[in-house]
Amino acid sequence: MDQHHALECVNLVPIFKSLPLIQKTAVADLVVKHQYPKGTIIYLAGDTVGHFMILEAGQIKISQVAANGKEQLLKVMQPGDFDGEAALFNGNQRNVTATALVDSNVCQIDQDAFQKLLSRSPQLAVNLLSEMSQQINNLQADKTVAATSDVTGQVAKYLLETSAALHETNFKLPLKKKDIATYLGTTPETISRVFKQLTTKKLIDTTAANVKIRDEDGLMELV
Amino acid sequence: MDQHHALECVNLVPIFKSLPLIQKTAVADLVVKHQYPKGTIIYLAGDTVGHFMILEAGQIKISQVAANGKEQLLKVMQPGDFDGEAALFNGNQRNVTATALVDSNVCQIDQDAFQKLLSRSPQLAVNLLSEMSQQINNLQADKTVAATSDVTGQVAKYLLETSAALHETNFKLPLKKKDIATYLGTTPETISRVFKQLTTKKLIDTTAANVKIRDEDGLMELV
DNA sequence: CGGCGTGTTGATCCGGGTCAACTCTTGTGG
DNA sequence: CCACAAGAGTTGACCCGGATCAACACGCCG
Repeated sequence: MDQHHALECVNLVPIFKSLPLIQKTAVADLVVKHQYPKGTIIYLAGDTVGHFMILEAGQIKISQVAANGKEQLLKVMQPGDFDGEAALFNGNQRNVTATALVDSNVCQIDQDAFQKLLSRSPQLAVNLLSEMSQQINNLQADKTVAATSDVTGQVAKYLLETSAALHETNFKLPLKKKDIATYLGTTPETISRVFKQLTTKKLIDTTAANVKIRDEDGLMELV
Repeated sequence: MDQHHALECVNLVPIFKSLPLIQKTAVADLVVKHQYPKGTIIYLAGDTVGHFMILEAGQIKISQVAANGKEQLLKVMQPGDFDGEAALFNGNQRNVTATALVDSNVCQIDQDAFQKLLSRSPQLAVNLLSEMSQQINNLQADKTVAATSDVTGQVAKYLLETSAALHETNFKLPLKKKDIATYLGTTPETISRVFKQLTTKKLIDTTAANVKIRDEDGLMELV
């Protein structure tokens, strides 16, 4: 019935987009749409895996809770992002928690159906491998930066990456500073001080949640 | 000619091992063997990607150098481990450096051949996806622990994981303490102090490079 | 207009990095 | 097989980045 809309959802995602139309339609047939109001917990770490999830509209927080109760923000999904791939092949347990930050529409594909699809479409499997490679590279780079540079460097890296992702040097922060702190494993106070310091050094300008990068090379040297 | 040996190499690796014999033989046909003496740099970050690599014998260090010159140890490959998958799909550039820590034998598969193989064998692709999922999960867990607990917690996690990997509660550390420090993003001095403190708390016993875990639960509480 | 979440700023404290001296291993050559 | 050098590990003293605690300044929503 909403075949049409499902295809739109599939087209949002790079790993599906490059597939031949016939395969895209096959994917779209597997899609079930869901809506989650702001604040909904979509799944919890420990849940048995259910499905591969594409975010069509909204924002979803992916996080992990450490043994000591502290929350670690792993990423904030934007429309077109997907999640669930890492859990699909592992012990069938979710290891992260997904929460809708605002009202969100997602397209879900049942895990068994998705796995069958993968076995039939080498192209899709290769696309997914490519995407996961990228994730591994990013996580490794994060690890290196976290271990070798100070908070200023991590904030600089975050600003450069955000700017690159948005294709803007003058942009509105997609996350609250509080969340940036959780993402980088630091505190809001420190974020506030670092922003101030970067502004003093004329590397950025900030007004409320807006940031303008004034000296990209300068920031890169801090990483 | 060394078809026989190549197959042995292929059988070392879980993602290949479960393939039907015919496919394993196909993989083995693509294998080229190399030997690297201790200290050899097998490839450097920035090199164009060449091949997928399986370690048959020896030890290979995978690391990244941060902008400030500090080295981050990402993993130390043991026989049966493989590497190169993450680079194969990304910009064709290695982002890490591989160094032979001791004389090492590796089996290499040319990247083009490997990609073709993947397109033809969905089973292999799925196996590789599974392996990469695991890596992503581990990296995320590392990130969470790094951001939320102190060095003592990280050392505890490292000891528990090492013990689990070796299936022993009484084992010889596979890495020098200096390298454990680089791996965890800390210093040898701190590692030394943490080991001492864990010993005092009767959570472990240590003699030279040997560690005996005395209180697994106690260690888990520190993570 | 009042209240609550977010952000800022200051004061204080502590984990762990750095520097330095020393000891213990390990490996190499005579 | 020993001797000695070079690296690995340990211990202590010191210091600094950033977490914590606390008070205060803004929005924004009901």
